[in-house]
Amino acid sequence: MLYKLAEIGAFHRTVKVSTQYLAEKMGVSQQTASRQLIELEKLSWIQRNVTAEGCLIRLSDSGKAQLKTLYSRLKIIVEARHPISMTFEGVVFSGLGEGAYYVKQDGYRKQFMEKLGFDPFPGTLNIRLTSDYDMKVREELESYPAIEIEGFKNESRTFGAVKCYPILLNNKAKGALIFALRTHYDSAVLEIIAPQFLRNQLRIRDKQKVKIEVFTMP
Amino acid sequence: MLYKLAEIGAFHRTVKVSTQYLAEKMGVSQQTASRQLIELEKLSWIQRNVTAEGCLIRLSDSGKAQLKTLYSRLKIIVEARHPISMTFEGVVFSGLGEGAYYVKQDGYRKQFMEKLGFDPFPGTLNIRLTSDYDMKVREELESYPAIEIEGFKNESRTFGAVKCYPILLNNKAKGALIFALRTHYDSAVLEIIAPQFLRNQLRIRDKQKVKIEVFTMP
DNA sequence: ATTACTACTCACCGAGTAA
DNA sequence: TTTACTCGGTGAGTAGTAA
Repeated sequence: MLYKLAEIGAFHRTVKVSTQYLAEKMGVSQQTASRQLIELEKLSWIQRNVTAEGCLIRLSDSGKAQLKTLYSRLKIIVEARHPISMTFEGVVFSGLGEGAYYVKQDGYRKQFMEKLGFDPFPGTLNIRLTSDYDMKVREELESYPAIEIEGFKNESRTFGAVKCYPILLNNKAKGALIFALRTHYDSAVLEIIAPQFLRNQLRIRDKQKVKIEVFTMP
Repeated sequence: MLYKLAEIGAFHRTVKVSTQYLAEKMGVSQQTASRQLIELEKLSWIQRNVTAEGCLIRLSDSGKAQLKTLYSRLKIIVEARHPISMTFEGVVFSGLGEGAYYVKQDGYRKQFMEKLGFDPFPGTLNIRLTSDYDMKVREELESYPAIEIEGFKNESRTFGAVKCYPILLNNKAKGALIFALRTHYDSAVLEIIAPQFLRNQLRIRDKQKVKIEVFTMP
């Protein structure tokens, strides 16, 4: 309805329309059109002046804001080349603690702080994907642009490059999914880092099901 | 609904969702979400596969087209600097026939053909605006970009520049509204030219009410 | 001609529930 | 756990009509 009004010009200017005309445009009765105008006015989405020859209608700022919001959201969806986010489900399990060893390396830590915006808790949360669907999605995810963490050397050895994606765990906790680039782990396993100790923060235990929403880069 | 599905990623990929989850996102019951998915599938706006753990949903090409259409239309409305069209109402009256004299001038005719895409019938349809509202809108219209017809000279005299706007008369007949730039006519009068003789084409007589939809330039 | 009120109806929504 | 059926109540849309 708001959209139809905008379409006939009420977005930019005051337009004079009869409720009958609007009703035809919208495929409803004149009475319904009239009532809807009254409702839009109550929401203060339009300014409305009733005259003998029709209604003078103009979208208010909040009415315009409604359409602009819808427009921006559609723009993100329609114009994006790839999904904005992807959701996984899996169960938590305990690894061998080697994740902690890598995360603690200053060569990685500095880049995490700079590129992810947080100092990771020294340890990773391991998640095993439960369905074929999730594994397929994971493979698809790998083809989308990520935050790149460069490899480095210290006195004793070389550390490989890593890809990260920002994530939201169980719709609450921020963190990042990390993929080691060289070593090819089991594709059913996700490794998560976060500023906090997630097992405490979200009271997660082994074998518990969790939801991971992964955000790709624009 | 289609929009909500797109928002969770079904625009670009197949997503797995439960009807319960969708229902919460949309603020309706699980049953309604389920039924709406079935309806969207019937419209072939989505592809739908029901599994034991939820539905695999992806927008079909026609579903995407729906959102893309809405997006493009909103884009025109939201991003336009000025109204796309303005509508007038007025009554037809007979002028002194001087309109025909000007329209017949080759200096104008050539430009009309080139810039409006039609060879005008030698005569103008005069319309008198009936309400203050229409006259205000007419004044506003003058500030929006128009098709410019240049002035010229022939052996005997000078002809001034003219502004045109494409129009639709009574939602049917194409034509153009013309404004002489120099001479300042009565601002309650509109002069229309068209490829056909409008009085015959639309069976218009003097004192009859007509609707003029004027399109501004982007 | 308008707008918009009061009644009324019917389609849509959701509770219950089966599979 | 899921999805999705039936069914009954309710609110959005419409007809009639006043102003």
